[in-house]
Amino acid sequence: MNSSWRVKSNLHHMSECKSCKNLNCLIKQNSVDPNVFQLLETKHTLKYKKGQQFIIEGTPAHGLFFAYQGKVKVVKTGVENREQIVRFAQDGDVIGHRGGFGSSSYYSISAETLEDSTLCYFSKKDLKNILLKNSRLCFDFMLFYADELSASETRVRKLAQMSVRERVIDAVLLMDRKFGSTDQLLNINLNRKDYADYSGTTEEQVIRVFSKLKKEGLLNAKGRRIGILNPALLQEEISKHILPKSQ
Amino acid sequence: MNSSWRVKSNLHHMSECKSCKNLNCLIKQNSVDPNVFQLLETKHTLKYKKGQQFIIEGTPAHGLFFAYQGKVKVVKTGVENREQIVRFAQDGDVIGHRGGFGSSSYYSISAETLEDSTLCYFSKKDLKNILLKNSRLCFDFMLFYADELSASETRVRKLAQMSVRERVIDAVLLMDRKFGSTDQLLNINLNRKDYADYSGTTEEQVIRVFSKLKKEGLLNAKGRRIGILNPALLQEEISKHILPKSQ
DNA sequence: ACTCAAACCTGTCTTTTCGCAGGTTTTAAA
DNA sequence: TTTAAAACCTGCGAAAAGACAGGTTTGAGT
Repeated sequence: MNSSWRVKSNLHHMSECKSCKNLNCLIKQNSVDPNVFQLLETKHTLKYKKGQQFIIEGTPAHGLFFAYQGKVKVVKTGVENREQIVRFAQDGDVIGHRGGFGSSSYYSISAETLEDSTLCYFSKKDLKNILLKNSRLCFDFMLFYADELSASETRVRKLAQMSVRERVIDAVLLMDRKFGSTDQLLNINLNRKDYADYSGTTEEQVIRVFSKLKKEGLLNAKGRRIGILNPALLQEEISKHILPKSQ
Repeated sequence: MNSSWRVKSNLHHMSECKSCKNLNCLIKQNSVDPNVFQLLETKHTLKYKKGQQFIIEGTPAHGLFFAYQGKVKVVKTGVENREQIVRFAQDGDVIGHRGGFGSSSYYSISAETLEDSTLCYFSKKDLKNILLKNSRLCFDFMLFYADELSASETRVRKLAQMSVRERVIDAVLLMDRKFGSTDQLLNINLNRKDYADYSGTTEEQVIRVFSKLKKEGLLNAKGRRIGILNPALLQEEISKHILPKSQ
């Protein structure tokens, strides 16, 4: 069963949801409902080490993951050794897409941990059951996917219309929004290839943009430690692509 | 109320759903349910002429549209006079995204008819009501958005990794799949700018790719009438980007 | 059938992005 | 602390994509 250790959920794990700090988690938000509480018995908890791939694109989908604690990249496999990072997930986020449901579905993405992470897991059968019994939870899932869709379409536009430099800046600013910074250093450890795979360019281009930004005093990049020195100026540079009300 | 004529639904329109041929329509599929049947009373039917913009990005979302009959492009406004076509809709398709729900939401896209079209419309309030009462319909909506998300993420990858020529070929093949062809001519009337706005490039590039494909005997393009002469060869050319099980 | 604006097309030049090659630095494990 | 692999960096030439200018064709409305 991979090289992770898997723990069958029990009453202890049910109470984990009660004490869970991920208020943005869809399950957590609805866990007061007795029907949903019933679902929690079917939850599994899994731990993965940094760099482990726990969803593989194209394989039969058996269930849905939630990040309990950790950081994850979600990627679509591309041509040659290229891949496209479609988004990042952390505490509370859903991972696995449609993978959870449908009849004969396959995972449309791969997912890999960026650091040691703990994930919650529900089988598609259990989750479908509870969603059909609880329309509020189902509605929340629908809203979640609708919002993700909107975000993804914004990304389509940005990839099509922004220059390489702009896309890299956009990526760095996203990391700050999503994972935050401490002492002007991003709380996430990505290599240049990861930034490239997210921005839709090559490692070399990312390096070039980082170097230039460093010279301009906008970025602080010592090896893998990236720090944003002037978020306002960076934001300003890509502002023409950021429309109000649409991210 | 725009420059369209709007018709308050009545029993006649309710029966329209019964006789509607759009079997892929989410409402149609669930219209046997008495709760959903109740919703149909709140439906409006709207007719728009070719080229009319009926959803404007950034304005307050009041409801959700379904294409009853016609063709629509869904776009995200970009910088300068550029826009990004994120997808096309036709009979049975949902238009308006999350626009239908949520509390203080705004349309994240614009939508414009590509030919004279008839649309069905539901207010967000009515739709939310019925979705919370009918978990099966809600579940179907969720699946729909999950699938759209998966498709959108595939598009992210393609825009990031394909060349201009490949993206244009991909667009032409999509038109064939989505709208079909008769006598080797696509059943959709797009100008070169539209192809560019979908493929993430410029009008000139599209024209150049079309010219080249014409010389190679792969495409038939007389003005706006586009015909695919050798779908197999075109498909073959982009096949390395098309992974099994993930579109 | 006529007219004119919109759409289409092509050549040329500029800019951007990429790929490769070969180096240096960082990092993590022994 | 040593060491080796991974990651990072830079220069250079090639290729791809884009911008602009000006000409031709198409097609919708009269």
